[in-house]
Amino acid sequence: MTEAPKHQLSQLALQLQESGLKVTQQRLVILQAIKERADHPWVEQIYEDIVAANPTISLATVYKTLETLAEHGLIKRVASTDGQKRYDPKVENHGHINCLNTREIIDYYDQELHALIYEFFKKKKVGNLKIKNISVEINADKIDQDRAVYIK
Amino acid sequence: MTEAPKHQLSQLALQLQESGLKVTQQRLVILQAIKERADHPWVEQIYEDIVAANPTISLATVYKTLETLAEHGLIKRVASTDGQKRYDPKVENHGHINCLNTREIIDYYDQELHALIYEFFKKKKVGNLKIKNISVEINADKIDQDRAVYIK
DNA sequence: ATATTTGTTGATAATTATTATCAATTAGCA
DNA sequence: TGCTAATTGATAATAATTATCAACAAATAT
Repeated sequence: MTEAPKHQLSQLALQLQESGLKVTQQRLVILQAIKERADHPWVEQIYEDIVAANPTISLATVYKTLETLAEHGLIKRVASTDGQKRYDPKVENHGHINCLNTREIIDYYDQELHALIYEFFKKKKVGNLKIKNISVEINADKIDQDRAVYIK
Repeated sequence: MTEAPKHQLSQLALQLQESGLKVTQQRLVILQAIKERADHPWVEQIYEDIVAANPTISLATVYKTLETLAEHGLIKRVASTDGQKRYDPKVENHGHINCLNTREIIDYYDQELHALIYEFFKKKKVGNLKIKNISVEINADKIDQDRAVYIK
């Protein structure tokens, strides 16, 4: 397995350790790969990111590892309409813009909106439910597929 | 194909027609089946709902038809974290509570919250995006899997 | 009404996505 | 170091989805 520079990995190794996970090369490589992305990859994409530098890594390991990382809160599973498992490297609470015509999922976070919604739910009574997070999901079509999207 | 009573189907037939879709027995049966549900089924579930009364219907037809109905706005695709295509019979804007430990997706709608969010986005500048709907998604674990959930 | 056209369906093969299996390997620890 | 239990890689099995295409049925023209 290809060794990445110690100073880059130690932070990730620490995160694994703190989550009670064994620190393996595969986990480090996969965790690093997904954390480097700014999007919401599916399993195959992470596999392709790493397979050249780590040719012996197994696709099954990528499947299992991403699921393990999500279970331990180092990454998140993200809801998608395309019927494929997708993961989110950002664990902080944030919303998504789901482009229905492309398969893009774009992060969206607004402090004011967040406060508004949390204030709203603070007043609510919730039964039989342990809320993990609340997010605003925007479904939309991207008009020009080559141009970027913004909300400001 | 089993014929359903005319007075029950005419409304659905009309909906198909207005969407520019040919009115076929299969589409009527599938549309009726999903509209009768209060949850967010995946394809196989709809197939099982109808196969007894319609033994010659093909699973592939159910796949294609649900996708067609969603494309034409008669039902919706719903984002899920379980990596499977799921559909929503309710097309009106509403939010979801995603139970991460069970696979349930529970509808959630609050008029006041809805107004709050739409008011918020009315003030925003949105570029390169045609917003279809905005929904609040709550991720949670159901504490007692057999008991119902409430937010009030 | 009947024929024609065009889109839809059913059966099933092909493909893609995901999970299971299990022997070999490796991390963490005595 | 050596032991133990968890992880990994290779691959088989399964599940989910899509593609293919001849037969069929709905809408439209005749």
